[in-house]
Amino acid sequence: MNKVTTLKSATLPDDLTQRLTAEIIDGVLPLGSKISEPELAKRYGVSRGPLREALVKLETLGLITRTANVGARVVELNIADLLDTFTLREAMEGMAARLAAELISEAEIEQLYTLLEDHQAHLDANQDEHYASQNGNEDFHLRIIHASQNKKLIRVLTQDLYATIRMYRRYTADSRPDPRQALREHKAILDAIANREGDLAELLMRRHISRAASLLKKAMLHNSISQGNTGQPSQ
Amino acid sequence: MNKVTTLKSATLPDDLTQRLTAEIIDGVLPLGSKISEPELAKRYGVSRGPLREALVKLETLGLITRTANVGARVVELNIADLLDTFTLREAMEGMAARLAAELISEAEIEQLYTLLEDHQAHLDANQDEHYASQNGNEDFHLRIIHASQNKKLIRVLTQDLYATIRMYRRYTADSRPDPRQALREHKAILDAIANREGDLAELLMRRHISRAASLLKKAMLHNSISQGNTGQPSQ
DNA sequence: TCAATATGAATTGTCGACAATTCGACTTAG
DNA sequence: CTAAGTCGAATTGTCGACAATTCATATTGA
Repeated sequence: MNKVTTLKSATLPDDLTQRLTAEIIDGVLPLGSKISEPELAKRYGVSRGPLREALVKLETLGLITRTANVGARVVELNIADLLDTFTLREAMEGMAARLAAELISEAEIEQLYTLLEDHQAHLDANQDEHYASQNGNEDFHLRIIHASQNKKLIRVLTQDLYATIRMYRRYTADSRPDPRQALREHKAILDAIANREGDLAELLMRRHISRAASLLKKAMLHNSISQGNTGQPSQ
Repeated sequence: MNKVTTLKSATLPDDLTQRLTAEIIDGVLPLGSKISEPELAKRYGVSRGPLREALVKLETLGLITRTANVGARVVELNIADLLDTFTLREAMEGMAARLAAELISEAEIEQLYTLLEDHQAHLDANQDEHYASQNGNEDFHLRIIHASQNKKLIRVLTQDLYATIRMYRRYTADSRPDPRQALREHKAILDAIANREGDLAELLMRRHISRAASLLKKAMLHNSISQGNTGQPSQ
């Protein structure tokens, strides 16, 4: 309701896309809630033109759905969609791991080992566990993805899929794999990459993601999440 | 330059997205050419608002690039991008074939066999070879993709990747696999799916696409295509 | 009481105009 | 003659207003 602080840069549609993405991921805009163009425009202090361009982008990111003459809505929480996303991730990140095994530099390999050591240290100290297991996990995956050097793959994964995953993350905090187990799997994947074993790297990455998906599925089946109950009213 | 016939339906940005996509694929808007908003708006008889929304969408489809305060341009022909796309296709359609092997119905399997028989007949009669080898090929792939029942995968493949592939197709007419060989590979893939052998289906699909990519790569290295020479002036 | 319809407020779709920025042509100094 | 700078036309970015559609309310008739 409050007008948001007006800062940042570039062009308005870009800013709005970033802000709105963040608001959806952070739950400021509750899942399933209607998006009112006049209200949002007033809140951000912009006209509806740039806002609508941002909405088009959000739609392609899979964060909102739009219906002609009816309007936009934040997507509903939906277990099938999330599992579909993980299946797609499995295929794409598996390929990323394979390509990384061929293309990554020795320096990058060193950096990745250091990353995992840091992660391990965080876990051993039992400090900042959430940060280590969340951002650390995503850091590792993103580096592998970029090491693939495949621009199309990078774009789809980092923009489309990860936006969706981060959005769901708030609602799946309980049903994630053991961070120590995840770290062991990361280490195995990195070993395969360092040894330039593309086949193995792909296989391990796919198992790693598939395992997380299974866990998520099992946990969600016992939750209200599949009924779209997010604990927040949809306005 | 001429104003285009004004028909169709739904909402203007949707129409414009479709039309512009077609114009880029068909080469009406040459690769690398600048897109003038005032000119296009006048040609389609719309204002710049809906047109800009369509441009945002085309950007996410990878058909144009936009720079703030500078404008939009049809993407350049670029061999690395096309090979990246094929690599991504390999991962995604491989997964689609695996999922299809699990989920496809017997009726759909029958339809696919019929499709391949039709394709075979076209080739034997040596009639309409181009149609058979092009649309027939795409038909087969699209059916497998849809049989995966994975909405995210379907969306990325049919919208993002295939738009790119169709765009490049005009410029790669000479460097495509032998249609009879392709048909044999399709048949093997379908057999695997019909036998519910997901592993094999994925493997064969990946080889099938990888083979096409290799051919493309070899052919393009001998062409001016890698230098961005499209035979058309840029604007 | 309920169903169907009519009405009007609110929202989305579209437009034309103004502001800000870019880019090319021309001028000018060295 | 070249390079830098200046100026202006054209293009992109943004805005506010109007048109078209939807949705909720209320009204009417059975």
